[in-house]
Amino acid sequence: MEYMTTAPTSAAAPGPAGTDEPRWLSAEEQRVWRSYIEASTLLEDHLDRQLQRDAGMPHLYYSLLVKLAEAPERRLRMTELAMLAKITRSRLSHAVARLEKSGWVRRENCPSDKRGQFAVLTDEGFEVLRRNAPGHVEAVRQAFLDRLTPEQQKALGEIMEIVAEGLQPSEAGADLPWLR
Amino acid sequence: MEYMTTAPTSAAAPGPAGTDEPRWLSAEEQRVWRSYIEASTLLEDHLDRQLQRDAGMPHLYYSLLVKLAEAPERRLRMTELAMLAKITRSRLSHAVARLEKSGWVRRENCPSDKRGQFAVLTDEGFEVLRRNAPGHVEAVRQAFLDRLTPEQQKALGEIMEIVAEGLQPSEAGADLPWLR
DNA sequence: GCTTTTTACTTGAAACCTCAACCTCTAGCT
DNA sequence: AGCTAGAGGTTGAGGTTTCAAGTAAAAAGC
Repeated sequence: MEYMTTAPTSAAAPGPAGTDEPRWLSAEEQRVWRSYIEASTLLEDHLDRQLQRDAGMPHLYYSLLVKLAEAPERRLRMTELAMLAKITRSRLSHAVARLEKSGWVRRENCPSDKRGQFAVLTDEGFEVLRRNAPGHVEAVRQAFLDRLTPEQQKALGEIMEIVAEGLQPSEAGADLPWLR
Repeated sequence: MEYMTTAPTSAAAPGPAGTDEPRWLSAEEQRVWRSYIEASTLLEDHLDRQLQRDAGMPHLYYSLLVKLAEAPERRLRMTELAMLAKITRSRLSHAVARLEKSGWVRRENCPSDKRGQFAVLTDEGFEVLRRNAPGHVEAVRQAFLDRLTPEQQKALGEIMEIVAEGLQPSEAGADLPWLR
């Protein structure tokens, strides 16, 4: 049905043929995968629109500002920010360039490593966050959290943690020199 | 912690102040929301890369081909395809233009409605699908399904269905004239 | 029948993302 | 010290997405 996760033709019988037949998805597996993709598409779109309309930036950019706001001194090394946000350095570079143009972030050189750059949240950036946080939480609640029971929330959290774990660039994790 | 779903400053006490204080997320709610965003970001990226590398197109485009492959006659009206894929018509228009350029889809006029267009999967398009389906299922399994227990899969399916339901453009649903 | 409103779809520009190539600096050799 | 491999970050080109605006045909009003 979905995502060509079942045999392209309706040929292949379940039993493994001589050639090692791919492990196509069962009907239930497909249902799960399909709902996941649909919901995540819709949700991302929804929040992007909410924030674009209210705060003038896409969801990812907003989340970058948030991470800066939470960091000590409201500043983070580019690479660390990229890792926290789960995006590539390149994407972050472009994003910060835009946020800088909007006046919400400023770059600063790292004194201890001349290659390094800090992304620093400006006061203006913080203001944007303060103004939009209430609306955004409300959006997240009404589209997502408030629709789930506490048990469902708990289950989902565990599930997504497992998935994330499997996809991290292995990240031995401990070694982030900048964190003292 | 995440997504400015908690008070911007560490001010606000839990009790509702005189002005109706936003319902900030609790620690557990934040954990859930954060893992969801992280995992979904990583997963989307992962599959986009897998398909871009192997099939020469992003995940969404692949899924469009799949939906066409599953449709009767391997053809679908633009609007219906857009609804199935949960994307805007505009996005679909651009996407189909590209897929057409690659030779995987062809457009055809709808005889009964001169405004209408069909997107039709070409044989070439079907071939691409056949070649790449096994690799893609495997990717979906190893990044996602195979990491979850059957109970987790079931729970996730239910959860995502709830979320999706809340975000659909209400879609009374029954009325799709083209479906006879 | 004729106007008005909707529906179906496309378009172009601007924003965004990806990928590979690049530069600079650090750290680890020797 | 000098050399090299790798880390930190940016860049530009090309592909993708969004948003607002546009065309054309169908449906609904009158």
